[in-house]
Amino acid sequence: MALEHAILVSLLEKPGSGYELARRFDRSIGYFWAATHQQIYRVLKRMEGEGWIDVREVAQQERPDKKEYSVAALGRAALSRWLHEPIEPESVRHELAVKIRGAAFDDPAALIREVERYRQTHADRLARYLAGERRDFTGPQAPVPDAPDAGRELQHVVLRGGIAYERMTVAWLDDVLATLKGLAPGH
Amino acid sequence: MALEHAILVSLLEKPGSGYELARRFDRSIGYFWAATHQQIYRVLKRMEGEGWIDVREVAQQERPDKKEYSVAALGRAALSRWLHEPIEPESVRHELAVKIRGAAFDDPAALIREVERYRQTHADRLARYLAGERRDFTGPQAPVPDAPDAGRELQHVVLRGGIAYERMTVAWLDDVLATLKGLAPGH
DNA sequence: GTCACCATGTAAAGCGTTACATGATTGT
DNA sequence: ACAATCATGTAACGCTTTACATGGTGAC
Repeated sequence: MALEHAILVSLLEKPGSGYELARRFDRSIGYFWAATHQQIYRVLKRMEGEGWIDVREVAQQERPDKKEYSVAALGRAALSRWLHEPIEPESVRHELAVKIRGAAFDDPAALIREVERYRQTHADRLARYLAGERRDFTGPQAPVPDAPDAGRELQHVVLRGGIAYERMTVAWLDDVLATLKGLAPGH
Repeated sequence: MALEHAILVSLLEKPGSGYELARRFDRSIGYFWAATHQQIYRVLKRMEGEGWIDVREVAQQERPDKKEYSVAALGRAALSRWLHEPIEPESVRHELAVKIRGAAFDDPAALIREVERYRQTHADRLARYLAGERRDFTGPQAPVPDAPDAGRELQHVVLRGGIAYERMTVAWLDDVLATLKGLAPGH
């Protein structure tokens, strides 16, 4: 249960509305923690009730008003507490792995197209991550080497993790395709 | 929603009781699809009601009786239907990535011990996978090259995926550790 | 005697997904 | 007209997690 903590991190990086958070969860933060706007609005309300975040009504021109949330002292404390808790091994859900083992009892060749499609989405994601890395993490580093920007370094190492994950996945899917094609010669 | 399909695959590989399934979900199948015994018992009941699986009461000596489940024709059909459905991109939950970005607003050095512990669990898992590969997938292959054992090949490619994942994770965690240590010189 | 293993469940609370709902503005 | 974007929600249902519950056997 850490959606609230992901929201705290995102609001510390930049305050914003529920809608803006929902869009961030379709992009940067969402690459390693998924959430829909319905979840976000529900959790924001609870966090506000618990005093973790402050709200400010912002009137906008030619757009609906929005509620801008920012992290309160209680929220910072909650985040700090959570950061010091031990990391539990996360539970895994690799649907494709289940399907591959299931294919032994069906037609393995029927999976080939699906795996190719799946491989494409991971290759696309890898390309997107690499473009983001070039955009945000090349060029001038922090000017003084003794005082690096911790946030930037940490965001970069998380992105490198995403890149390593996608590279590994694409390579494994090539292995899967070769295996499936080896079982069904003539395709 | 695919716990029922993971159970079907596991029961096709070998029929067994709810308890035995729960143990398999702590081992082989559980490496890519986690489930607790409470979930399993509930789903088994529903699957039995839908006619996907058959039950057989087995009396045992010096042990409680058990209910042995096996896949019925309706279950095989349901699995086949599911295998032909498109694979949806899975939603991700990388708690550690959230913590790393959160560490920018706290003490990054405090994460080092946790990441080291986390790295150890992944290194252990990698060692276990490699031992399993040596045990189950070396030595004589199927005697006739034209008739390979599809199930064995498919189980092996899934295991290779687990190995690739753990290797990648351990390497990334080394990167994370180097980054954290670089931010806090003198630790 | 206590712990681990075998074997099966119930109950409550919280979390996640899907569908529905509203209403303004901007672009084609 | 229609779709997309901005902005915020409610409702229903199902899944997951955690705790509780029972009862026998075998090993140390």
